Amino acid sequence: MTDHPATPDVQRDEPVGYDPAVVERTWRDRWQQRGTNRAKIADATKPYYALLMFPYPSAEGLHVGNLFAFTGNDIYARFQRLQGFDVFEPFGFDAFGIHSENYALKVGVHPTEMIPRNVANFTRQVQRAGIMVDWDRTVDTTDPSYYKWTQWVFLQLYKQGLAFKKKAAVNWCPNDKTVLANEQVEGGKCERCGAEVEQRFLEQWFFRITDYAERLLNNIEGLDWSNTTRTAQRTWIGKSEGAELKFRVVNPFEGAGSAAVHETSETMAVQDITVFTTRADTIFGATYLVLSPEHPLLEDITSGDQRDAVAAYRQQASKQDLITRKTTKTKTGVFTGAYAANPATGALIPIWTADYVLMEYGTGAIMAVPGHDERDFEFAQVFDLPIVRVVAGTGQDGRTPLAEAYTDDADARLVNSQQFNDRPVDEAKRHVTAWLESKFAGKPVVNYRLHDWCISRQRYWGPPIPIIYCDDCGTVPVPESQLPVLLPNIPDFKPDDSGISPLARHAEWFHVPCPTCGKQARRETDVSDTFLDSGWYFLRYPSVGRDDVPFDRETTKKWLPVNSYIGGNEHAVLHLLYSRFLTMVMKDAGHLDFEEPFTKFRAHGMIIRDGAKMSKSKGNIVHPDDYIDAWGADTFRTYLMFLGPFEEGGDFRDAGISGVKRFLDRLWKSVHAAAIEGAPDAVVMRALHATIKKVGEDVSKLSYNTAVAAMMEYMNVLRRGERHPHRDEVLPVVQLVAPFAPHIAEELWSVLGHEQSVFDSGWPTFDPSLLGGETITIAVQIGGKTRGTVAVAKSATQDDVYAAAMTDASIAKFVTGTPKKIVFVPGRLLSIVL
RNA sequence: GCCGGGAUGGCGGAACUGGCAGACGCAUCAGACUCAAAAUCUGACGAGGAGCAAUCCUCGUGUGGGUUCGAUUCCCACUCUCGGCACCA
Repeated sequence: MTDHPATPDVQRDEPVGYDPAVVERTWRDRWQQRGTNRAKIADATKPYYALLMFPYPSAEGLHVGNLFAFTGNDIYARFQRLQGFDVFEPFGFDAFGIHSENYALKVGVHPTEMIPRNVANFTRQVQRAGIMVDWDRTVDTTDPSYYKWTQWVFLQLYKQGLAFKKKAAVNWCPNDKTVLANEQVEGGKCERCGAEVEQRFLEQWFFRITDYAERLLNNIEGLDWSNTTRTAQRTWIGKSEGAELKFRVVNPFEGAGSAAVHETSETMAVQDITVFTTRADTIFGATYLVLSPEHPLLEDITSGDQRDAVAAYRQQASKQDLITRKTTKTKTGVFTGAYAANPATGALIPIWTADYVLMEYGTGAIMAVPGHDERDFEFAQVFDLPIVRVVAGTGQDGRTPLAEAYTDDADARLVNSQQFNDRPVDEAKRHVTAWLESKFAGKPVVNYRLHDWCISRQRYWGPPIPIIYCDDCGTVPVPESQLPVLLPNIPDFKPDDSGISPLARHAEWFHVPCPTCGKQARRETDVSDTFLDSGWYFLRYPSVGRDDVPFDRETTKKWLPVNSYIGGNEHAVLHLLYSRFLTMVMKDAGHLDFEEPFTKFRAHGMIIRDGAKMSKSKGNIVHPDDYIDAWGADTFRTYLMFLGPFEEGGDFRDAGISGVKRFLDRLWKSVHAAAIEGAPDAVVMRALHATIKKVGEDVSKLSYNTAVAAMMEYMNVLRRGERHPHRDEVLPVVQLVAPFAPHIAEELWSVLGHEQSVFDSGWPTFDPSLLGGETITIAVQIGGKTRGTVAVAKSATQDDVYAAAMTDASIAKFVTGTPKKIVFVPGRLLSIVL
């Protein structure tokens, strides 16, 4: 390979050597000088917003999975540009968060030093990969000019009553003396030190996303998103329709005269326990109640002799970390000594407490129907509680014994349920609920699995929550004019055992005059969740540079909602849901005209290595720099896309990369050797038009691997028999390949005599009349087996094809009698049934 | 446990709406060029069998059934695998 720069001479027969390093450097510089990649934010006539999930800039730099995603988005964006759109493909950095902070702690470098370094390195790598980024409009979540507006977003929610404070459990590592995210807990132990994790209750800020549950759920249907992502969102929201039922707490020994009992009944007012159930129909089988150990009524109802046992159990439950509690299925629990009346039967049933009932779902209390719920059945067996059958399937009746919980509800009818006997389950649910409602003992209720979004982090590396606490004025939001609340640059950012943020140790920052009364007050010392940073960044991109507003009204109207969003499936639930929620809130506050931010979303697959996720500890990380050094960015990009379906990802191996390089080499040679004189070959032109059609269709549906294959196939036709291609036969291929291999495409486009960028040249069109020839090949099946093909005219009828088939001895010999039936699929096949 | 994907040559993968399975690429083998090698170009390449040969036959898309003139594609029952959720009442 020659090392001199490409100064092509179209007249020469000798192809000039293709040196990717030179070509790519040349065009990187030229794009920069000419502003080729700058988006026409203000005067676009056909705006197209091609968004990519912005990455976390890790210290290791870009990994091959990042590049796979970026390239896939870049191809789509460049394709849209070739289609004539004014494309905006921005890039940014999600640089706040626990991930960065932990890494900084580990290597002993302050995040304010580390992050800019990582950002610079990422930027270099992304530029080198030839991504069509408008570098004038980047976002860095750790930049005060960005997080000023993240804090503003918080204030908008606060204003609307959607931000509130409450106590909530967090994972606490007693050794590291820090709050842990759920992902940092492995099997009940701290992932770093291995200590047993406990739960602690802290006052935290929440966003009322549950108010939007129904809207978030209903809108899913209208989104152009892949089904898996939509299903994941629906599951996460987890709507379930059921009923809340009331059970009156009753003291069975009331009036028995014992002093102890008398004392209890005096302190105990009339109380109801409300439970949530999706199976109101089974109420006749409810043989006990269970309260979560955190249930507020638990202490009130517990009888004197059970107090110690219940207290001990609550203590034990609180010691457990949040994860283990939910994953250990062994049933434990304690009797409270209290009883409640079943509103359907009037029977007194015992009230227990057990950790299999979670305070955060429903009402924190359940009616247990061991006959028809697996968990209740298990619990009833452990503690020897009565099990009653109230539902029977086909061939069963009220006396059929229960060896396990019977949970089928499709072909089942009620039994042992008085006036509701023999009703199908579905119908009974409604009737029983209505009946209980008439007795003031219940009502239909919808419940969601979705919880309010806890945004407090007792950490350093995030935007401070813009709230001030004043002894006189209470909770005071920081006035918008005083934003941003700057994150102070403190050296000791390690969390300690106080359970509060490191910021609390800095009095000079922590003490602040109250914005309302001016007296000394205290800042909120928690920072906000990284998901808040990333929950609105797509609104910022087009308005980057504006310091007076988070997003400009007119600009936003022009560019949003996002036309196409590409990102990883790991964010299919939380990030997308939070972004949707914040967009809805902004719309309700009058800041936006739309409520769904991402019209179209597609998740790319994950690139793994040797069947495992790439990680430093496994030593299987692929560094794109090495491959770009060896093969060039164009080859590497195209190779990544050729590896397999973009939406599936796959195992990275470099075995086939030489094939892609050969393809680009051949394209290079063909363009340089292309003849201007004479006419293009008709057969080749037919193949060309078919290729233009296929590549366009494939790229639109992100089927990049087959698009590359189609272009390779065409190159084989073009060069068959070492023929010299005509200029008209290769010119459109340069445009087709441009989204995949932008540098070489620009170079070849200029070799072909063009001044402007290939990306402003438009997408080639195909002539449908050229797609097929006059003759077509039709397969002939006899007795269901393919026995050969015949070449016939395009317009051939069944009889023509049959006649043609019979003239071919190798086919005709299989026709041993009179055909019983003949199936003819025009243009495809003829099937003769004997 | 529940909800989704997926399984096709030595390997990655392709196949429209049920219509010639294995496109494209890698690897391998053979040939051309070369003193030689690399690069490049040409050809072969699912398995088994028949034939001197051109060629022909049988089997073949995870397993077992089914629908159909015809199934990688649709239906039923499984196996394995990847991902998500998971004591959610």
